[in-house]
Amino acid sequence: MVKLSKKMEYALMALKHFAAANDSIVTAKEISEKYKIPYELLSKILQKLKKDNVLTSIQGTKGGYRLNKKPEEIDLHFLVQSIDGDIGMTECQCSENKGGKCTHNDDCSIKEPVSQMQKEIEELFRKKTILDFV
Amino acid sequence: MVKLSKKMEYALMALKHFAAANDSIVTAKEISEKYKIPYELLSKILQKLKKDNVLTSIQGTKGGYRLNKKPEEIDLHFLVQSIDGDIGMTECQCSENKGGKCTHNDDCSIKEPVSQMQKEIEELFRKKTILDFV
DNA sequence: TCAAATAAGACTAATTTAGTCTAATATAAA
DNA sequence: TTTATATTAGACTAAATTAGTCTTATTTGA
Repeated sequence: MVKLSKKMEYALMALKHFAAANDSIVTAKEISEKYKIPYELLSKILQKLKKDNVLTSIQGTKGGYRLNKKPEEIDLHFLVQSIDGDIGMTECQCSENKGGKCTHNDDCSIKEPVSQMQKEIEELFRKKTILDFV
Repeated sequence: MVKLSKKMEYALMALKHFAAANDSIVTAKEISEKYKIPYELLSKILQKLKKDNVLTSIQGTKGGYRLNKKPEEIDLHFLVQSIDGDIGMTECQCSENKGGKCTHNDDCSIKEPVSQMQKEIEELFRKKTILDFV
């Protein structure tokens, strides 16, 4: 029904950690070891979060990552988009599917109610922030 | 983020059709052809719905399926459980995972907020019924 | 110069989801 | 009683998605 990807789980765990670390620099390795998250996978997640300005990074020795936003400014809808990409409830809802074409018959017309649900769930995700996880 | 499985899409399309058919008998073949849904796949979906008393079936020639509940009595949480099985947002939330053990460190503690979200989304799904799709 | 970190992308493995194939059973009607 | 048309059932295969690994480059403080 509704399932967070492992990546999202990892991102939430990491961001919770960053939020608790209170602006001090934390490395991917530390988080990877503490929560037993595969290092390379976590690295890529943190890199994405950096690209989307959720984190800032410092390269080289003594480097690492740090929060670039307040926990309450990081909402889950944004995170899901950043990490998993924008996924709609059905193909019809997908932003990739520009034409909005239904793979089935146009008669299917479950589009509107599904679209409505989609909105409600998005709203729910938008209201949740990292602050709710600290 | 939130994605309906194809099976759920098919189930919704079919149930909408049954609801519109107003107690007349409809065959799997008819629905399969009208909405271009693979016949065998649809058949199994309808069989599951029958097992869970959403539909009744009549075997043999002139057989088919018919709604066994009012559209407003068929909610989406029930449907998802019937068709996809009970899936939680993360492993921790899964009903299969009786112990509630986290695969990561117990420190991860994103459990509670995720569990809260899970409840909210379940509530949303429970409030939606086939009536919203007619 | 070296060690420890981020950055990036290709690749593989595992899991889940979707769809197919085969065969049995039921029943109305010719 | 045979036939055509349905549901029922379960094993199997294919496709797609997700998770994880491997390799290499770059940055930078000591």
